[in-house]
Amino acid sequence: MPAPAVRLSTAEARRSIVIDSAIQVFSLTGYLGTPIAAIAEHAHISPAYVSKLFPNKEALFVAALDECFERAGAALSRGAETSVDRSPDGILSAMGGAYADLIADRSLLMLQVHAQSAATVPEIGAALRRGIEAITTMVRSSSGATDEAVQRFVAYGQLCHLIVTTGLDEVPAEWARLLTAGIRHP
Amino acid sequence: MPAPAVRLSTAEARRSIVIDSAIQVFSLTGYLGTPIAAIAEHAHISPAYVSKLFPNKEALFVAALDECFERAGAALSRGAETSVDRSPDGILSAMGGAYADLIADRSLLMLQVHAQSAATVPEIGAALRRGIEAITTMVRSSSGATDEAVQRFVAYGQLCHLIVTTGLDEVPAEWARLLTAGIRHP
DNA sequence: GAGGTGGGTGACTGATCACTCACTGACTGC
DNA sequence: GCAGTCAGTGAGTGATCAGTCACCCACCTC
Repeated sequence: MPAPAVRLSTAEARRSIVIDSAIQVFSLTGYLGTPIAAIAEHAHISPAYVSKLFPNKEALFVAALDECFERAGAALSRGAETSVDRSPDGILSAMGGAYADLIADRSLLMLQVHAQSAATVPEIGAALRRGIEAITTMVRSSSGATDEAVQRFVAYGQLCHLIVTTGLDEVPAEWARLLTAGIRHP
Repeated sequence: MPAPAVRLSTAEARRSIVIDSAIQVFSLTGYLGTPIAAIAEHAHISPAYVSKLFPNKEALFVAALDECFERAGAALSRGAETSVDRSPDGILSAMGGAYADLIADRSLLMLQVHAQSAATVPEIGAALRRGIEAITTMVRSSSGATDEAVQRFVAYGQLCHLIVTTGLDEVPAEWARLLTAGIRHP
């Protein structure tokens, strides 16, 4: 195989490329369902080098999950800042819109679902709690909404996860429309 | 190994025993994370016989998931029937209580989360949609509540899933209490 | 241009697991 | 009491996969 004489990058740059690939591939096939080789292929490097960049598969998944929450938090924060309506409900609504835009490609959201399923792996469960904590406290402080409103915001976010994982937005039946009504999704 | 001279059962009876075991074991370790052998051990039969009773692992998981929705539907239905307050909100509340009792052991709920993660397997996705359809239509017709109220009921149910999968009910921090406030869980 | 550093890989290994198959032994109808 | 049926199993098999190790070569420094 003739190596295409690609310039070598730094390990740090490779790491973030691999994390990007990990988000995309893990989100499609889940933690146990994706071989390291699939992520390596997506990142155009060898599986051996992925194993060199991350101590094990678990650490790679956690890194991807952390990055996923990082991006979600940034999007929500941006939504809150650019909201025209400065009332708590207005800000919450703007955050919801920003979140909807962010998860248009569904991978951030799917990764969270897969993380829930793999939460019995201690490190993954801990990363998940970290991420939810960051989102929750951020939503509360940025919006100034009541605890009940923040809880509702998160609850409808979870409903959104259900809709996307089951593809309910493409089911034309009445019961499906009942569940998807008013939920912003791509 | 001296066979303990156990009376043979019918394949039909074995099947439902295995489905019981499958619910319990799959709910702990997920679809890809549980070997058939673990379910067989729980059911006190050989892995080979599990493979004889079900065409493949996927079919076994789907059978467990169907049973899980069956039980959830029955519990909700019972809750609706025995509600003292006959207003839609009262019935919804009674259903919520019945559901909370049912999922005290968490396996039905966890299985649903694992199913969401494995929903890209066509048969599993289909079973999940079937189950959600049954629950949704049942909740709507039994309670007589508005579409918005039913949607809210499902959304907070999903929040409950998040709480249980991440063990948020045992996190003493303020952000965690914000999310768990008022949610009935065991 | 010699030598060192570090990005990157091929080839392997040991373990796990879904599924199969040939078989045993318990029950049943005659 | 014999023949057929069906519950149930042990011992495989082939495939997949996480992680390792010895190694190669691009680039930098002096």
